[in-house]
Amino acid sequence: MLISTKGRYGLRSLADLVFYGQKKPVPLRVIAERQGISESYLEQVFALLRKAGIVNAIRGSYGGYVLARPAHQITVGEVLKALEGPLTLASCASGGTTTECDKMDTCLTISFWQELSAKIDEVLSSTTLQDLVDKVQAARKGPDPRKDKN
Amino acid sequence: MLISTKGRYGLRSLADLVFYGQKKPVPLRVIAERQGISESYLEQVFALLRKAGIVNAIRGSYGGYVLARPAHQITVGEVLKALEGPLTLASCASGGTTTECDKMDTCLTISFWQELSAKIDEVLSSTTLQDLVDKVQAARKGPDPRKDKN
DNA sequence: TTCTTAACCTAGTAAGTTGATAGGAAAATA
DNA sequence: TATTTTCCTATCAACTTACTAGGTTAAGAA
Repeated sequence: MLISTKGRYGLRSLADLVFYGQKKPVPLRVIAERQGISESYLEQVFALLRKAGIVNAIRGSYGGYVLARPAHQITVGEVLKALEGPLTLASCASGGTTTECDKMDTCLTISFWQELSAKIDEVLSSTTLQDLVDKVQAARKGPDPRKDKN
Repeated sequence: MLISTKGRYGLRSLADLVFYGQKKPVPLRVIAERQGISESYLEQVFALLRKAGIVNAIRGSYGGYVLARPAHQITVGEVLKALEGPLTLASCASGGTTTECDKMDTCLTISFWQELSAKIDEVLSSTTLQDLVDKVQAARKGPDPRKDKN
């Protein structure tokens, strides 16, 4: 499993926030229950999301979490980076950039890792939380009558 | 780091085998030294590669390892799968296929993980060991005089 | 003011993974 | 027989993961 529960829970919880949430703050208890995730573990996940400026927290009763920006301005890449750290494949190929390594000229795999990193980055930075929810809502309106090729 | 040293060392060692190797078996000691990797650790890596049918081993003096098939028939995906196990992102989205989960219908992230898995698979299964080496050898012949846009 | 809600913070922890090292057995060649 | 090299197993320290526990702080409600 390349992505840990931190990243998966976090992404699912944010999508949940977009899908079920209104403008009102949603307490973690609700999200945790709905998604079947330990509440206190989720607290730690949301602490990271808050520090990354992805959600805002409102304390006290009727408090909870809200997105810090509209859902279509928050990319999946941003979320995963906040929760999983930089998603590098090899130390010399981190998200499109090249870090120096003492074997650059003899390394036979650098360009492969770079190419793959770039492809992954492309998907991560072009998908927003809104996209995730839109896809589910489209599917909910009844399956497309055309041949299911996805 | 999404890929552990097992996968990275293994891929580099196989590329080394293609790049420097002739038809003659190459002992691990040579690869380990050339790539700066612990030899006994590399033994464990090659044990996995052998079990996966990627390399053949020849014991005794003048022994070593050779590729079990031509380099252009061995994909990077095959190698990484042998060393890292299945490269699933989430349990429900493993390499293009969909595993059942008890929240399929309410899960907001499945299709994203599937899309990403598919993109990764595309790169992994279309890149061979020969491709890795070709790219380095092309670069060795002097950089392309055209604008460097890669 | 007091109660309740919910974020916030820190520490601990069992289980698993990682990246090795060590020591030897078996096979093939010289 | 001696050497080379694969093969196999066990061990290990350090780290990560996925939690749980227990308490503090802030904000609204009674």
